[in-house]
Amino acid sequence: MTTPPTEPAAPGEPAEPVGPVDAGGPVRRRSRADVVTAAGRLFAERGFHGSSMRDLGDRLGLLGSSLYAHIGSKSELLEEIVSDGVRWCLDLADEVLATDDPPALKLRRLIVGHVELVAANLDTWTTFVNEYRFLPDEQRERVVELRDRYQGAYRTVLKECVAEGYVRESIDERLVATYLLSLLNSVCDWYRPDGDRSPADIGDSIADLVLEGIR
Amino acid sequence: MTTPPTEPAAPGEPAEPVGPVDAGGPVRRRSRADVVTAAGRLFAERGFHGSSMRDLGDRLGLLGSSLYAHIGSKSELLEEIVSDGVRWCLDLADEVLATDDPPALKLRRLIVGHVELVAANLDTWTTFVNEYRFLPDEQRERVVELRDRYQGAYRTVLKECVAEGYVRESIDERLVATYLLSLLNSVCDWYRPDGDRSPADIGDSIADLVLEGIR
DNA sequence: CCTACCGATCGGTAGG
DNA sequence: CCTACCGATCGGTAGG
Repeated sequence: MTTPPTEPAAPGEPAEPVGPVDAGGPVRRRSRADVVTAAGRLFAERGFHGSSMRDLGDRLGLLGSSLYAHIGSKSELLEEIVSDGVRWCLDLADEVLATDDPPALKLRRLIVGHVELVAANLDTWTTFVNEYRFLPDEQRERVVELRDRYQGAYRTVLKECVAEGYVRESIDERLVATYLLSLLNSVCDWYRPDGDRSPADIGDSIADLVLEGIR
Repeated sequence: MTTPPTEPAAPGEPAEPVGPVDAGGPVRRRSRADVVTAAGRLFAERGFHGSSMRDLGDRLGLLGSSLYAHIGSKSELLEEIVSDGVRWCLDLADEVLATDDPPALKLRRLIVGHVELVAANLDTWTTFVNEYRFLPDEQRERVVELRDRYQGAYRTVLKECVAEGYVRESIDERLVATYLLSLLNSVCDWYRPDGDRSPADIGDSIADLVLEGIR
């Protein structure tokens, strides 16, 4: 999976089917992407260390050992899921920072965009947030670095808000950015696609809260 | 461990020693509390499923199998750590709700009190937040119920703030309480005892942000 | 708290 | 993608 889905799973359905798992038709071969998607869901539910390759195979209707026809290792699956998450974040930041919208609007667009990403990719995000720390040292450090860069985008926009006089000068941009990202990442803990607030609503309410809070 | 420590680990030290692990004197027998404390730290670092009983034994200078002289099962350790966390929360809520402080002050006291609990018990809180979902169904549901009750305290105080006219009527107390608890629980992800902000500072800045944001 | 051990399960491979 | 399998490790127990 390389480009983020933009639609949340249809409400009412138990979950998006993870691949061609006898949904009526003949069972086709699984693709590598099917394996990564199923792994995202499994890791989100049971954690990386709580998921076995045999569990994952079960979800796809094949044996654990057969997964190695598609992938090199279990850790590679985690790496791919987590990389998707950070990349989508950075793409969002690039997109928003490239505009010349007023800074308060940029901040809002970052926030709303982030919530929409989380909502449309709940399994990826849950795995990203909870399990990235179990990556091998080198990859984990790279992820931390990219996440810091993403946080930097928030700090930059917050500074622009201060410079424009929209936000009070006494704020600590670093701390506010930390609060904001904590808020955004936690969305995957409680967001339900069948709830009565859309991702955009949620994003707006977070933006309202914070923009008022630091004015 | 039954009553929460109120002091964070001394800055500069690698970590509070988990028991009498040859710190100069003769190695005494470990207590059950030593085992629970060491488990809290290990689960916080590697996750519940990423920690083996042999790992835990190593930290205490004994064999994995010897731990069963102190405890009944691995899951029992997790249960005890998580129960500590929720209980401390509920005790805090009881204490604050019993006062007749103005509601905005009650909210601030809840927030500051929570951050102080997190900061003084980082390992317990990290394990609580990240690993409670791996408890057996029954215990997990009980924890969720108690956590909801704690969140109820925030909703109650928020309603009082609205009734007093301190907070605008248009807020959704449920959503604001969710945001607040997300913010509070995330403190254990980035708080460092040797940082330049005290737990009380952090709590105040969260209270400032939210109280301004919903005024 | 150790010795000695249990059956189950783990991630992964060779060969087809 | 399966068969058949590997060595390592898992949580836990009996007996002292």
